[in-house]
Amino acid sequence: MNVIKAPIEILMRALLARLTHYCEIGDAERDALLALPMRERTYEPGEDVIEKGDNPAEALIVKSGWAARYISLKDGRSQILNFLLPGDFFDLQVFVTDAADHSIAAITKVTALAIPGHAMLDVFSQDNNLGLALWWATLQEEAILREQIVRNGRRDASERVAHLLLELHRRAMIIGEGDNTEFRLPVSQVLIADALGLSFVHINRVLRRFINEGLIEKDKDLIVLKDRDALIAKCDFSADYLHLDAEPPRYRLRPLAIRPSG
Amino acid sequence: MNVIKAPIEILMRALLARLTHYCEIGDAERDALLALPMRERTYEPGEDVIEKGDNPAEALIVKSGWAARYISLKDGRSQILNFLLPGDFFDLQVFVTDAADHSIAAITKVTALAIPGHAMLDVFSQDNNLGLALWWATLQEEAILREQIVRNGRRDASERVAHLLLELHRRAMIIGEGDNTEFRLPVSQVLIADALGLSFVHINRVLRRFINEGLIEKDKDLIVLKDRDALIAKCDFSADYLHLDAEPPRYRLRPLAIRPSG
DNA sequence: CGGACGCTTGAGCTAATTCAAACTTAGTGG
DNA sequence: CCACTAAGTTTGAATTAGCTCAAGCGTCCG
Repeated sequence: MNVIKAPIEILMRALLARLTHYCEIGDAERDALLALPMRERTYEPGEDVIEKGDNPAEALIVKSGWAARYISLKDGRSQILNFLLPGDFFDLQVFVTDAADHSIAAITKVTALAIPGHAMLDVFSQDNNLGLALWWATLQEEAILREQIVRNGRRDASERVAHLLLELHRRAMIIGEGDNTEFRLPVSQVLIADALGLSFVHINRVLRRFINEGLIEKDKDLIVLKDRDALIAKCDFSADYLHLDAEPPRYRLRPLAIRPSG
Repeated sequence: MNVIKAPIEILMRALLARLTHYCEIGDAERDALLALPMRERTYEPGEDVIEKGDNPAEALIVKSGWAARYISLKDGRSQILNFLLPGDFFDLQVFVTDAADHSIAAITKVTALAIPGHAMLDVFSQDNNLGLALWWATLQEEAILREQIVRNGRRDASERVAHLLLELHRRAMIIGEGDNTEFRLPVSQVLIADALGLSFVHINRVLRRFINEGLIEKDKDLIVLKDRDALIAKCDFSADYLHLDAEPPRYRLRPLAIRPSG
C-alpha cells in the first residue's frame, strides 16, 4: 500500500533522539526501527484519534500538530489529562490493554506516523535496550501525569495557569517550536479550562489579569512570556518532572548477542 | 546478609499472581523470580519510605500495610497521588530515572520486600515475558493516575469521596482484605483531603452527610458501604480503569529460548 | 452577509474554604 | 488508675474563590 519513505526519516530522527536519551541505541537498533512498516495518518481539528473503548492495532507518533488525551463524564464534563506535542507517543498501552480507557482528540490538524502494534512490539521485545527505552518513556509520561495531579489538586487558579503555560512553553522549546520567550499555543481557553479543572470564564479572567500585570502578552495563539521569572515564582515551577536533561541512564544492559539456551 | 526465606513465598505468590495476570509466567520465569535476593524492610506510620530526590537502589513491594505516594509544595500544601496497598510495587521507576520526583510515606506500619535494582532489572530484561508483564503493571498504574486526575478535576466533593471509597474498597477486596460491603480504611480524613484536593473539614462534612443519609457506616477505620449502589450512582463509578479483570494479554511473545546471534 | 466559534466582562450565587473551638480517642508516664 | 498529651474528628460562623448565567464582542469562513 502507500507505505511512505521520505517523511519517515524526519520523524525517525525525533524518535531516535528521544530513545537515545534513555538508552544506548546502536546501529542494530537503528536499523530495526527504520525497518518498521509505517504509514502516515492525518486528523482534522476536533477529530477523535482514539475513542474510549477503541482497540487500535497501531501505535502512533505525533509528527506535527497538537492533540489531547481526555476523559469525558456522562453529563458532558470533560477533563484533559495531558497535551500531546510533536514527538510524543500516542497509545503505547494499546499493546497490553484491551480497550483504551480514555480518548485522544486532535486539537489542530495532526499528522502522525502509525506503526502496527505487533511489528513495534516485536522490535521492542527482541531488543532489550529498545524495550528499556520504551519503558522509560512510559515512566516519563507518568511523571507528567503526577505533576498534573498536584497542579490541579493543590494549586489555585493563577498558579495552575502559570504552571501549565510554563510546562507547555518548555515542551514546545524542546521540540524546536518557539524560543526563550514565546511559543504558539493553539489551544482555546475552553480546552485550557478542561485541562486545569476550571471554568473557561475563569481561565479568561486569569489570563486577562496576567496580561494586565505585564506577565504575558497574547496575539492569536502566540504567547509571549514577558516576565518568565515572575511566572515561575508565582507557581514555584520546576521543570524537573519533565525529565528533559540528558542524564545517562541509571543502568545499562549488556548488548544482546548470544543467549544461552534453556 | 539476613536474606529471608520464609516470607518470600507468601509475597511471591502475590507478585506472581499479579504478573500472571498480564502474561504467561512459566517455570523458568517463576524460578528466576524466586531466585531474586530479597530482604524485608519495615516502616513506621508517617515514616518516609522514599523521599523526593532519593536515589534508591532497590525496588520495593508492599507486603502489608498502606502507604501513599505524594508530592509536597514549598508552603506545606501536599497532594497524595495514589495509595499503595499490599501487592503494589513501590518505585519501579528508580531503575531508569535518576532521582525520585515524589515521595512515599508509610500510612500504617508497612512491611515491604526489597529487591536490589540491578538484580530485578537483570531478570526482567532477560525475560521478555516478565519485562512485558512489568510494563503492563506500569501502564495499569498510569490508568489509576489518570482516573485520579478526572476525579479531582471534574467532580465535586461528594462525587470525589464516593469515587475514592469505591476504588479503595475494590482494591482492598482484590487483595483479600474486606468483603462485599466493608473494608478497613486506615487513612485519616486529613489524608483523604490531601488525596482529593479538598480541605479535611469538608471531607468530614461529606462523610458525615453520607452517614446521615445511610450510605455508609463508620466505626474506627472500618467502613461499611451500606448502599453501594447509591454510591456508585452518585459518582458514576466504573471499575474499568483498575483493569482488574483477568483478560488475556493482547499480544503473547514467543517464549525465550535460543536467540540468534548477531 | 450570516453563522459559528472563541473571547470578554458583569452580576449574583454557591461550594468549599478558613478560622476557631469543643470533643473523642489512644497512648504515655507518674 | 488517672492525668496529660497528641492526633484525629466534629460543628458553627464568616469568608471567598471560582462558578453559572447572560450578554456583547470580534473574527474567521463558507
